[in-house]
Amino acid sequence: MGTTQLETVPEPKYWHLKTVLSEALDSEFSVGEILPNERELAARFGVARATLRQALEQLELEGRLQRRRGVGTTVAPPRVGVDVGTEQHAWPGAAGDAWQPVDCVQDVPPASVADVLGTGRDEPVHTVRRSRVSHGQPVAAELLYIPASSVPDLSAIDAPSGPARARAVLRELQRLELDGQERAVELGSARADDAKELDRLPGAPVLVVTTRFTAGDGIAALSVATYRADTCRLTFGDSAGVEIHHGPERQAS
Amino acid sequence: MGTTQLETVPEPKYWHLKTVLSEALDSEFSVGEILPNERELAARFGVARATLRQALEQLELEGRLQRRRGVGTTVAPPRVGVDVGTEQHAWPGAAGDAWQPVDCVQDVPPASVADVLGTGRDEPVHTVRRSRVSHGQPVAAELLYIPASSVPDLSAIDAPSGPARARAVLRELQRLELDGQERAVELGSARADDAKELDRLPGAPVLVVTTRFTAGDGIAALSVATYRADTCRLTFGDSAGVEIHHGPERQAS
DNA sequence: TAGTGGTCTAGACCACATC
DNA sequence: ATGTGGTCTAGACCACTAT
Repeated sequence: MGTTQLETVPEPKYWHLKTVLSEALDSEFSVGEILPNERELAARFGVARATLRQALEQLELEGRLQRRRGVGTTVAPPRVGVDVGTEQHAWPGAAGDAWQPVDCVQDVPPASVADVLGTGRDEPVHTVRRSRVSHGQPVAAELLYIPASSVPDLSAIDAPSGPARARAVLRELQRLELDGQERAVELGSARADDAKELDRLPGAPVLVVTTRFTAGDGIAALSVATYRADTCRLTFGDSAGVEIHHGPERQAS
Repeated sequence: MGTTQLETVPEPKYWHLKTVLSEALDSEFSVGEILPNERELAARFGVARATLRQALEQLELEGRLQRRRGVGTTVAPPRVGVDVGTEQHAWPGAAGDAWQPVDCVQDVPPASVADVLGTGRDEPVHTVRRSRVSHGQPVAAELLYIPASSVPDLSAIDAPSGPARARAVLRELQRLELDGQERAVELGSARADDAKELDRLPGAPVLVVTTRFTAGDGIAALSVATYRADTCRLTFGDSAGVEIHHGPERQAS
């Protein structure tokens, strides 16, 4: 017959569910409001719980929902813009940066890090842990790898670890002349330690921002920062306040 | 009793599985190699298929695996660095940019886009579709929204749509003086049309790069580009060639 | 047509937060 | 103790690719 092939595309249930839920979030729910629990939602839509969860997972990935074990599923606020500026010509730890030193140890880094730094795979480097908070919520966890050669004069510091040592190492780093920095962003999943710091479960999606700080002949420091992908929008430049969002958004009363 | 709380943390099976598989990928598989199918892998590890899939999903998210329906699961090559440069002081469509015009129509944009552009929610704008290819693979799909006021002199173009019109609109855009651009990166899931262009299933994780091009008093154009999150590492500056990776990597024979 | 990954079901139990 | 989301199972069927 001459009929044109009609839409033989059976849209997956979870995909359709996601659309329906998304529209409901725009029109019937406010930020912070708690949704019915998964068992009830599944029953209400006439699907298995696993199918419902597939839709919720996507909505959480898109930053529309927030799920917490033992608590429930809530409507997430719009993603917060986090500046990861393009050309702050400053070392990590410079006055006014957004990070807070947590700890510092001397340790052998992962092989991939050692390769980038150009240090030996068995050579320990200063490893500084920092965390970044925005609007009262932890948004990122960072590991900063600094070869011993970048901060040669650490004789005055006796603390073997802790935030005090972290601050001392960062202070020493400022003495070097910074040539430039190169950034890359990719998707990853949170390691157990980062997940804990970000108040998420291990494996949660994160945006991994890798920054190589160059000075003189090589890499003087390497930062690997993991941002919560569900709550963060990384901004470059001064567009931190802008909102690219989906629809109406009200505030819970 | 005085015993210290011993590790009562039962690691989820899929998490452990992921670790085991990840190590196997490093040591026993080459890039491009096909893994045993899911049913066999599940049987081999003594878990349900759904559990195995949870591990595979994470590994795919991290860019370690590539799964294609009807074909199988293969070991993915390292992510390709894609430059989304910080300060190309040029309009989209300028000579030598990485994008290829696909189509152009005049259409009413999503409300969120209209709000950013400052156009009315019912006002149609030029909507240019472009695609970006790297190493023979499609890596990104873009929608470029250009208010009619940004390209006033389109009288010479009679084609109502198609790549020819796209090129014409972009050419007109070059006449404006570009003041600056502001970028943001966030996680999203591919819409059906983008998914098709990226050769993925709808809902696949993507990195959404939003760029506002400013000229004079306001936003002269808005680009929303979706990059495959599994295969791409977005680079800023000249670090496109660098590899931050996990372990040994061999080539399939 | 055979084999792959993708979707879906109807259960069960577990870890966690809260009361 | 209760209720939430997180994990896991053992099936079934579907959509797609290749032969």
